[in-house]
Amino acid sequence: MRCVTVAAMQQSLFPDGHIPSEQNKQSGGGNSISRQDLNDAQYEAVTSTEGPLLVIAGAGSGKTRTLVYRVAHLIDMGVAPENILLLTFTRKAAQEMLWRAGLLVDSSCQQVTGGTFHAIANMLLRRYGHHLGYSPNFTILDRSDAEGIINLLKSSLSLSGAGKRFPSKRVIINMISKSVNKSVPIDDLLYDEFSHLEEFADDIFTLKDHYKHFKFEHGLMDYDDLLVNWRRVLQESTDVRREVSERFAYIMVDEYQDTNPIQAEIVRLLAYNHNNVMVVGDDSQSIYSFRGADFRNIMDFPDIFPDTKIIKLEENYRSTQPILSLTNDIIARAGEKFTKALFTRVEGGVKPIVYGGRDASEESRYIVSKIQKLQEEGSALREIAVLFRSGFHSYKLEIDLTANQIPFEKRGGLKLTESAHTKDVLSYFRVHVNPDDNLSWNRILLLIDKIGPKTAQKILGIIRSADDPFDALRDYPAAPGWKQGLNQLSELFASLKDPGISLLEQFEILLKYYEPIFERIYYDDYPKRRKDLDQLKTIFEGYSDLQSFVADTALDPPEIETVEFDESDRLILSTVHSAKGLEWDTVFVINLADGRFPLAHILPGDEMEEERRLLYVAATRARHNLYLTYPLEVMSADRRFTRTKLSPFLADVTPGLYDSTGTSGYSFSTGIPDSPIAYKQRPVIPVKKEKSINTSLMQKGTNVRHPFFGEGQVERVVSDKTVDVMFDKHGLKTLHLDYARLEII
DNA sequence: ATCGCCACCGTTTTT
DNA sequence: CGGTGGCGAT
Repeated sequence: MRCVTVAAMQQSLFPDGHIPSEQNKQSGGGNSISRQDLNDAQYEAVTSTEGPLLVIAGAGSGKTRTLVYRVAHLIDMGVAPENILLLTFTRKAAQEMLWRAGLLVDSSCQQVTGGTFHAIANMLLRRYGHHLGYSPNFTILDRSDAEGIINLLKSSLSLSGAGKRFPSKRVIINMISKSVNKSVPIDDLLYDEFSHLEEFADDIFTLKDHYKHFKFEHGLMDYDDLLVNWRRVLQESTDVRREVSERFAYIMVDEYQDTNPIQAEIVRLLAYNHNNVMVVGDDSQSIYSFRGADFRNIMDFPDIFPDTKIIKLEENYRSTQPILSLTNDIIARAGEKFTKALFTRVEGGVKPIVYGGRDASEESRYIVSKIQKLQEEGSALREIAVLFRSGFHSYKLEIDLTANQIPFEKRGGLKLTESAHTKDVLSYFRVHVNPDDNLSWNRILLLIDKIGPKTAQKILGIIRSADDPFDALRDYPAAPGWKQGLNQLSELFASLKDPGISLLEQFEILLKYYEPIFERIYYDDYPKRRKDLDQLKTIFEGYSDLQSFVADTALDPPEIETVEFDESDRLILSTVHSAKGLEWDTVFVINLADGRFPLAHILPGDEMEEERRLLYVAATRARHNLYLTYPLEVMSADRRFTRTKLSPFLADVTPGLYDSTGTSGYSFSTGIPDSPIAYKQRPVIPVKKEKSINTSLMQKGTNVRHPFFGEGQVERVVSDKTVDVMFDKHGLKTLHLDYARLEII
């Protein structure tokens, strides 16, 4: 049996173990970086057991391999695997890295700890969160929890003062819903909506405080809280900081350009004892700014960790020269960046092909026929990928692929823990483990027929004030319509409490109760959903106590061990974001029409720059064949067809770097001068010129006042119009002076 | 007042 | 597909 470390396996965080022998390690095959790929100084830096290290590398240049190489090397030097912490972008990436490093170890489960920042935060906060007063039973919110939160909030939110005037309760509820769904901090939303209403600033603070306390009291954390609280624990408890820093003597971070300032701070705090940090990243592949990622973290790294050794990798091992020439040309037109001219020794290759179809159907047909041709030529489907900007861009293609019996796997869909039925099952267990989990109570009460939000609220009110919630549930004066449903729920918990039954029996008992509900609620598609429940059961079987099962599934379920390498030969459909770090022989990037990629509502400036990098990431996934396709007609929101043209990113490219093809009769190569803007008109941003000032009057330390954030000091002048300000009450904000009414005081 | 069902609309990206 | 709003039933 093989073990892979994933952060979710909480019980193995601090295992006793031994160092794996050389023979336990598998070679990463042709993917291993070799001594020859690095010059002497680079090799020395990568294999040194000391000091901070920054690897800046282009797409396909082996940055992850370099990181893995160092992990393997450290272990060879006698560093115990459990003293190494790998922070990666997705958990899958962590597993893949460990696999490559040969750190899959037989039965002993000697492990390198690895995972996402959030997964590690989840794990460590449950262990150390009591330093901030957090119970180890906290719940992590995802977008499907908004409804439940609001139901809880409605009963607790009295909104005295704030609610009677503007903003209305309705507006507030909507805003909190948006905050949870989009994972946007409530501060930012309040600021966006109400910064013009200075007289309500106090009300908004009250509301914000209320929401913060509400989350704390209910043990709820959204994704941001997870990081913020984890940083606080490290900042405020020297004991924890020392213990963790000693435990993780080597810290590795992949895709560092996608970290946000909080994550960068966490890295610094984690390494407080030793500075043994290696980060790897590429500023040209920074595509997560919407989530707060800032590629300046890479630039700032050497300042935060003095004596950083910097390694620049400029050779590309992935793509042929024609593909590289095109991708280099695309990224060369970007604004701020480290300049890296990538070159390759991979010889030959064909030029990328740009295809314009009449509409989405024709585009889709072209792709299907190309895929069929590639198959005939002997390509495996798993070596082909279709990438797109947004999830729904592939709908048409999915239909055509199904019709042509081409199997495919769509990446970036709903995760197991996000699907409603999985959340249902987990909620019963959560309540069983922690009767104070009101969010889960709310959920399972709503599942009973004839109980809606209002009734659930009433029952919850009684349960919460009772000494024993389960007794209160049993004795609740139910109305005839749902009396039986409530009794059955009560009986369920009574049976689960029986100390004589095993964990697996508990699962069976629960399923027996849940089954009828399941079939009633998901009557149209429950056979499909049942597979997820089976999968959940398999995961459940790997646990010896309910507590760790609940903790581990709070964020993401541990993956079921697959004994064999995945043999299924399927085409990959993926958003560009989910394709990060992966590569295929043939890549199709579809829907490259103006308004689809970049999306219609993207504004010129930083957003547009990120779209460009996104295309760069997409196109650099290809090893040998790159197809860029677009429709000349798209269906807009009002279901009308409108003509469009090639994405400006491709229209700009130096001529000759790709071959054009497409439907005859359409002059796609010359562009369509008279085509109207297809979908939304770009909003005109009102610029308040009269009050705008510029940064020439400011420097670090200048005292400023903002109508919403209050007083603060300038932290950094970023450009002539933007400035970072540390506000006394609201922390660090980046402000644009054309929009923010900042006063110097 | 509350619940459940049906029809309709618009889709960024994700830990 | 998921969130929302209207409407009939209880």
